[in-house]
Amino acid sequence: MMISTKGRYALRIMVDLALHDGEEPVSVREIAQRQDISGKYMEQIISVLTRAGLLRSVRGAQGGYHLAHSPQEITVGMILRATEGDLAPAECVVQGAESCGRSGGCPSRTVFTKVYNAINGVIDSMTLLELMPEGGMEAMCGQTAQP
Amino acid sequence: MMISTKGRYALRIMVDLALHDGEEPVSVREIAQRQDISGKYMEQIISVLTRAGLLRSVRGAQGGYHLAHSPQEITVGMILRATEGDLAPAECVVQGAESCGRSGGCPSRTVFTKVYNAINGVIDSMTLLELMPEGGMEAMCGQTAQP
DNA sequence: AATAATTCCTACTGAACTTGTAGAAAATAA
DNA sequence: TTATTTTCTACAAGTTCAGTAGGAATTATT
Repeated sequence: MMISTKGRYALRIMVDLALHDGEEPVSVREIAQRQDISGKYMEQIISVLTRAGLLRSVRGAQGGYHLAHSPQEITVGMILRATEGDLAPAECVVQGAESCGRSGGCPSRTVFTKVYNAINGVIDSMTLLELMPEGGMEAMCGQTAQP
Repeated sequence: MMISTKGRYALRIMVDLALHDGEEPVSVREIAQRQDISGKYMEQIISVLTRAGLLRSVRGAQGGYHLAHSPQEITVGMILRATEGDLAPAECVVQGAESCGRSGGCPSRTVFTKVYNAINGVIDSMTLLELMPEGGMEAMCGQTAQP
């Protein structure tokens, strides 16, 4: 019941890029150094974010990535859903009744649906803009993988 | 980001036992048959619930389990926390600031804390009583493991 | 006293997921 | 042409999940 490093890294990557919004495209190497994340691993996460339409890439030398939309248009929900998949506590919530034996009376389903709605309410109402620290990157948390 | 079968089974087990509250102790075999869950696996889950003080056991022949408290005293949070551990989306939320580099300014932490509080708000406000179907066990959902 | 039913405890296992490494092809600025 | 950069794919060690398995301890029943 945890958000994996994939999703946590994705948030940090997006915040990093938000802080360099409007500038030259930022390379994987730069972000990896600033955030102290394995560059090769980051590459894969960034590629997911790009395919999800949250980032735009510039190929070739001096290339890199930048946000596809402004920070206030990108929600935490978009980022986490792209990397983690739907944040549903159980299959039956997102798949609907047919994955369940009896839809109406399932007691667990009501719990899971409530949890699901609560989570989505939070992550869909927060944008990247709200996550950006005023003081720049120095104020950002470590958030490296647990040993 | 899913609640595992352990937690989902635990909910079903507790509801099953709630529906037989006040009767003779119910054996693992009975519950396993009714819920179509591997008896041996259920044994382990029940043992966790017992050690957590949610169930009381009666050993020996004709023994079994019954609720340690009335259904309205047992919350969904107690059950899920016993089986799944704390439902925190990231370490830093439950461990506090020291697991994080810079506590105050961490942008992800504010997200995770909000998600954490939202989840706990739901599961701590629902009791086992609310999960009990009126129509008895027939109305219960399958909720078996996904293939 | 013997037996059957039951909880209790511990170890093992295959499959999937997580968290990366690694290498090479394609694109592009200098 | 070369160095830089994205893009794609495969592999791998470690951990977690979802059970299986077997036997010891306890107790009601006969």
